[in-house]
Amino acid sequence: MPRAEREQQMLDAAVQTFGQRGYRAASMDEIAELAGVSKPLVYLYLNSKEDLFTACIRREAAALVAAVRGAVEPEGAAGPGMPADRQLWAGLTAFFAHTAEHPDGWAVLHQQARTHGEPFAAEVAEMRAELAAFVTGLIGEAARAAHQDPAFGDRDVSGLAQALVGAAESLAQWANETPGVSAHEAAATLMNFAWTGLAGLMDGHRWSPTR
Amino acid sequence: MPRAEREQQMLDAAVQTFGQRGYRAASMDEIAELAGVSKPLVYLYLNSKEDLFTACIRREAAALVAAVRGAVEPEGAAGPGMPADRQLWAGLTAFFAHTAEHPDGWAVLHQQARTHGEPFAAEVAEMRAELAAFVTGLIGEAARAAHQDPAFGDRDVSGLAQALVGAAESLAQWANETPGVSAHEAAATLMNFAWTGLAGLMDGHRWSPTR
Amino acid sequence: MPRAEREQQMLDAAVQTFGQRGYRAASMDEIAELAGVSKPLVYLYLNSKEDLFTACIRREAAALVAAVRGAVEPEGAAGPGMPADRQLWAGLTAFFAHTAEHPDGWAVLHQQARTHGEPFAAEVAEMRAELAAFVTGLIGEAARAAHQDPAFGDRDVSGLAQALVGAAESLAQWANETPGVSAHEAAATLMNFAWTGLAGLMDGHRWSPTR
Amino acid sequence: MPRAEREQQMLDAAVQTFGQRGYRAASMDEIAELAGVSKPLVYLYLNSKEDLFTACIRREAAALVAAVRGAVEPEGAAGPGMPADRQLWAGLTAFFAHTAEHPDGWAVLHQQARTHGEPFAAEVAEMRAELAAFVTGLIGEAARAAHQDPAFGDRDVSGLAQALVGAAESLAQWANETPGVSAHEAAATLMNFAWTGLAGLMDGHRWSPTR
DNA sequence: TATGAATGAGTTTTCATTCAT
DNA sequence: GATGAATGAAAACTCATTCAT
Repeated sequence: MPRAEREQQMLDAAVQTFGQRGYRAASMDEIAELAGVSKPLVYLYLNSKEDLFTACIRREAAALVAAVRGAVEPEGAAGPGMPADRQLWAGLTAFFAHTAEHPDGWAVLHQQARTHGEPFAAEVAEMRAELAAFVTGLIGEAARAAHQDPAFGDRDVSGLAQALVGAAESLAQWANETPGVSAHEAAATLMNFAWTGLAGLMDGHRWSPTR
Repeated sequence: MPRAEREQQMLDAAVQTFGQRGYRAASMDEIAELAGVSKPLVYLYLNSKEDLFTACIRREAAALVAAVRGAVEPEGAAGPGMPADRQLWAGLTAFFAHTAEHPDGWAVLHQQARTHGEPFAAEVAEMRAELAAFVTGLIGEAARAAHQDPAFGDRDVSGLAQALVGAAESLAQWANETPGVSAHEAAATLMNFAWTGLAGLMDGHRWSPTR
Repeated sequence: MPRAEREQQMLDAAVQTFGQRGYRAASMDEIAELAGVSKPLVYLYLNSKEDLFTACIRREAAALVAAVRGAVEPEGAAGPGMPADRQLWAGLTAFFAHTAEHPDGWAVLHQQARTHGEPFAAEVAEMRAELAAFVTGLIGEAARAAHQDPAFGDRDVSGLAQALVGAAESLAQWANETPGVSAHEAAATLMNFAWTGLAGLMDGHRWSPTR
Repeated sequence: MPRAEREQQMLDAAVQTFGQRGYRAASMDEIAELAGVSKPLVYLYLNSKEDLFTACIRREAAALVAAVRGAVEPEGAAGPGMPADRQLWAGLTAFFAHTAEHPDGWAVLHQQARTHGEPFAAEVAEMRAELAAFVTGLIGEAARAAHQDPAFGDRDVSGLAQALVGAAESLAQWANETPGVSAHEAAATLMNFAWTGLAGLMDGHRWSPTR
């Protein structure tokens, strides 16, 4: 069996094990057995537990980002030409669909990687930044399209993106746990929650504690 | 030294260690040393690592909920009389202030407890449900105050609450990590993001993919 | 509460715990709790786990020996005047009755003390020797009463006594475990098994492999 | 070194350690060192202290039973044709010889296994039952060969077998501890003690307390 | 007389990792 | 390319024992 294929088998097993047990509780023994190979082979191909986990994070992050990107920019099509809200909608739908289809991968990214300190948190922070940048771009684009509000700075946008990504993550978890909640529904909930608010913001509606 | 005091010392040390290292990576040896006692004493007072972690979760959850509640319902005052948005604002400000002041406790609740399976996830889910119910109540109250939209069901509200809590959690993390972001600012960002959107929703503004 | 009484309480608790859990598995914590006193008091009165166990062995051994002796030599009565078989019968009945009434004490003597090496094995060996000597005496008396067989030496008698005591111990265990077997029945079984054989031996019936 | 051989080394070391120290007092560290391997290897091959002890019991029990059986039923030979007393004699001789040659194994079976509760006691009870059944068979056979006494029921036979096995165990201990006592002598002592008595019983000689 | 508070030393068990083949 | 054999290091947990009061 070619090396590349064996490696994918191992990563599959690792993602499943890490996702379900957690980084520390997952043992290399279990992963090797699930992958159907001997432990030394895992080390030969992937060096160490840390490297293996990192490889899992990278693969899953890339897959998730690709799924979102692919939905927003359909190859050769009018993707970029779509209005910002439709692009956001497409991205969110893809996001929720992907996380629902790959729960172990999502658990690795969302729960395990962020929980186990530095080598890993950075890895997933990068992906998160990528998604946040994408959202930021859309919001910025929309803001530009509307009559730009000069009091609306970069940090505001950044905070809003954080909020949106956090809301999306929370809803992904909720959708995975609550039976009968589809990716479609989750995306719609979030669009309703976020887009009308954002649109209002851009129209100058601002909430302030003093009034 | 009396038992109750020693126990608090141990919990302090445990929260710090669990928050920084994670549940599995934290060793009882380290916790005991940080608390300035011997390991057997930790076991004598708190039984097991699992029980110790549970005790941490409970204490931190109770403290966080108390902080939020205390801000929303100032003793003897006009608390309940305040409009919903002011109540939400007060609660969020307290939430962000508390998480900023107790980063390890927040890490225990937000990252560690949810990552390590059943005895613990349930514990924190209870707290989350409590906060979500509080938010749901406010949204519902506001919706009732506005002209009720009959197409706006329980599940919608539940989804919105999930989104809001997730956004808050994400912003708490962001505020903790980004220097110079105050609790005030995080709360304002979230109010802007959420409240204008919610208000719009209740006025019948709905986003839909088909248009 | 006077010291002597407290000590008996502790020994009661210790015998029960040692008998049921074994010497190593029994913890001083458990014994102290069962006795209703604090651990330091146990140490104050009985010094150490080893001393406590030794005290248990001594007390139980003395009680067992006293029960047997008391049955064989009824105070002031015709005890010594009884024929050897009646004396043996009386002793065995008392032995089985006592072990049935004090299963934990018997477990301490028969199972635990012999299993845990030198300080203790010697203690119980002494008691066993005392009982064996008693039996040996009876057999010897009977042999003398019969026409002495000069080929019947001390070692033979000693071996027979060992066999008899072993048989008694085994039957005690059997009687304790098998419902419905009374001390009476166990004693009768052993008398049948042993006495007819011994009587035959003394009449010169000898078994030999060559014929 | 192949696994099977290493396992035997470990069992050898374990039997010796358990036999001399007792189950609880024996530490896995000591066993591993005596076996000349590292502790993890002991766990890899034998799972746990409990499993290791069980494996010891099984191996020693099987060896003892095989030794006795092998002596009573010499392959292809007139074994079954021998009279009951000769068969018993052969079995006892083999029993005493085996226990004398494997004192640690015998200690494991006779002292340790019975003292440490349920997973183990059952294991050794099975072996004991096997030996008792063997003895019971011989006695029954002999009884049938003689003029059957109808008042001689199953429970009587069972009690006699218990007594005989107990006597044998006690003599084995005695022979192991007393210098100069051979297996031959121990077997002869027991045959004298038991067989003449049993023979007498079958001839209707019965001992009764009332006369 | 009696105890709440405290610990040093040791237990079983697990795991990431590496040779020799 | 692949594995059976093996281990150093560390984890959670327990226990007999002692002070200070």
